Amino acid sequence: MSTRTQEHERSDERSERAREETDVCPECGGSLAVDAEHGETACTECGLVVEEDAIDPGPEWRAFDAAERDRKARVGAPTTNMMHDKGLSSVIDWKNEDAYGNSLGPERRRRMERLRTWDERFRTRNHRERNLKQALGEIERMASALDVPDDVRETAAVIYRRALEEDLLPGRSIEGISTASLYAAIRQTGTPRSINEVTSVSRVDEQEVKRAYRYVVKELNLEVGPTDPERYVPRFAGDLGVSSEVERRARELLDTARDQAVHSGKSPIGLAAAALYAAAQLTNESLTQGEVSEVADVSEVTIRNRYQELLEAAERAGVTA
DNA sequence: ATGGTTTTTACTGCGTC
DNA sequence: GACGCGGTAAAAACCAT
Repeated sequence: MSTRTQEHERSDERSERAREETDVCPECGGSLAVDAEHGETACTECGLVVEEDAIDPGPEWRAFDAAERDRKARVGAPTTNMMHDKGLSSVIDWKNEDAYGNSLGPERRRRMERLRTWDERFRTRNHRERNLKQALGEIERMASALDVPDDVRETAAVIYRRALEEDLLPGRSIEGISTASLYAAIRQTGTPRSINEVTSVSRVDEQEVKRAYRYVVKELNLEVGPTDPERYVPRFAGDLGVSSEVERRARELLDTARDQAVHSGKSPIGLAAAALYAAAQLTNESLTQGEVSEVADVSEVTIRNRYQELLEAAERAGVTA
């Protein structure tokens, strides 16, 4: 997916640039023409080559709708930020065998040794790539443990790359920044995972995760808003085993609460937990504060405070509506 | 660092099963 | 008596300044 959009952007840029600056020869004022065979733009008068390699790297075919594009686009692994080289490199096998499994003669063997050496040098040439390799592995591990969707992993990888490019790493641990990147991605995508959950799968302690997170957000000017409480509802509801009716009403409560700005400053998790508790009360479904507190990982006191507010807000809305 | 806000911890009293 | 619930006070954590 990303491959295709990137390619389109690039080809658009190219053709635009070509259109803009190639009408008149800067040397003699004669007209310019594109020599398609050599990919050059040259003056018809004096022969001056204005632009070399003006070959459009975009697709050589045209498509007039999405289905046709899908048919014409050629296959291949999409590049991904989750692999340190975007998944583009191939690897030379370590075995001294050819593709058919026959063992190699001594001279071929030596050549293979050298190829391997260079291959290795190329792939993990410097600190950065090795660093990236480890970090992305770490992100992938944590993301799997947390069961977050792919777009979150991709976002985390992008954030980490930026952190690396902006030299945010020196002095901090790879694990710390990896975890921070993942959590930042979670926040940016509004994925319902608390910082506690993230730290629980990280190799570094809570303190460092938080410090690294603040640092990364600040230095990269990341924009992170609070997560929508409703996004926690399905998960908590599932863990609690409540009816879908309760889940629905919990959502309603959160909606009306948001309309009345009861939201701001309060933790989304506490809100979601309280909404479920309140909804269960309204539906006469048995659900204790203790149970909710358990699955949502918030104190019962918080649930008490929040659910009162939610019910008040609902009442106000109910009266006026 | 500081101050304001929110959450947590710990404790208490009340009603019910 | 244990349990669920509600309230309170003080400590801790959080956030913007």
